[in-house]
Amino acid sequence: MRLTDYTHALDRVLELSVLLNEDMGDGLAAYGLTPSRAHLVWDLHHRGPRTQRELADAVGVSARNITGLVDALVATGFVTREPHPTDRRATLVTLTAQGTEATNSLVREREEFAHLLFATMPPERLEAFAGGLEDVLATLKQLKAAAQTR
Amino acid sequence: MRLTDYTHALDRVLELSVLLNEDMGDGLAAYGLTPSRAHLVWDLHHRGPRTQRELADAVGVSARNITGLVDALVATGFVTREPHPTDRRATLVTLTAQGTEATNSLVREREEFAHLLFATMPPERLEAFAGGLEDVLATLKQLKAAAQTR
DNA sequence: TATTGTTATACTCTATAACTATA
DNA sequence: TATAGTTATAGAGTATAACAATA
Repeated sequence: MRLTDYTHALDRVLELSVLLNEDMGDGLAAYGLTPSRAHLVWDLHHRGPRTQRELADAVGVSARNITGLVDALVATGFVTREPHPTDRRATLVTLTAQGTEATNSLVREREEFAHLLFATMPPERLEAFAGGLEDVLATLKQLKAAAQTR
Repeated sequence: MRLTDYTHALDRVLELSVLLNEDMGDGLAAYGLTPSRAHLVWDLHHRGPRTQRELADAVGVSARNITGLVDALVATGFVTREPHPTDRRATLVTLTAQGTEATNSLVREREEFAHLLFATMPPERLEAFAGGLEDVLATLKQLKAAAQTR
């Protein structure tokens, strides 16, 4: 019966993943952000102004796509395109005040959400869950690395 | 420091979610399936031939979208459209042999993947992880239900 | 020559609205 | 009148390829 236990656990993780994604998506939509655009804004918030090339690499998406995402974020007031100080080919994508405020709110909301989600669990229970989570993540990354080599 | 613990746990869950989705997507792509199309095929596998209306409700997507997804699945040989025996407005979407084979392979792969992911964990560790997972899922569903009422 | 970002083109998933054929 | 599915239209995310300006 081990096999079905494992499969059941995986199904539960996937179910959680779906529910969380829905929740995140709804939260972002309330700010007028899509998941992809939020990903960009998030990167800018943590690392400061970046060229589109850098954003493409950070987000793992084509340069063409970054053009579109930045267009949309400029149109909705989250970022601006500034000239790069030394490289005239490049543009620096920079958060506006609105973009910074939105990100700060998102950070706060994420903390509140995490609190709602975990604060009712007994500490040892959370501890055990978090530990298992680290195990699973480590195993998964190992599997991915092995698959890459193959 | 509780707050950052909670946030850290949430971040880890989200990280796991992203990695698993990548993995699933890659696996499906190997069969020529996208996540949305696989969702349809999955439903057909578990519940048998269905009308497009039923599929739309099951998958939670517009009727228009089902037309497109079924078109694509017909074109790639996973399903066929059959006349409904009693309602001439409706069509019954039915898995082909290829569709059934693909689904059986996916079921097997999912089991193998779950085994790879969890079999290296000590049983008590997995037990604790699965227990915590149930807690989190229950809390999340409760939160969603409360948000719906509001 | 190589790189940055854009335009051109195309595919997938998603939605609403209008319309056809049937209940 | 209501329902099943299609066509029409639109927007978001994704990709590759060709091209301009600049390194």
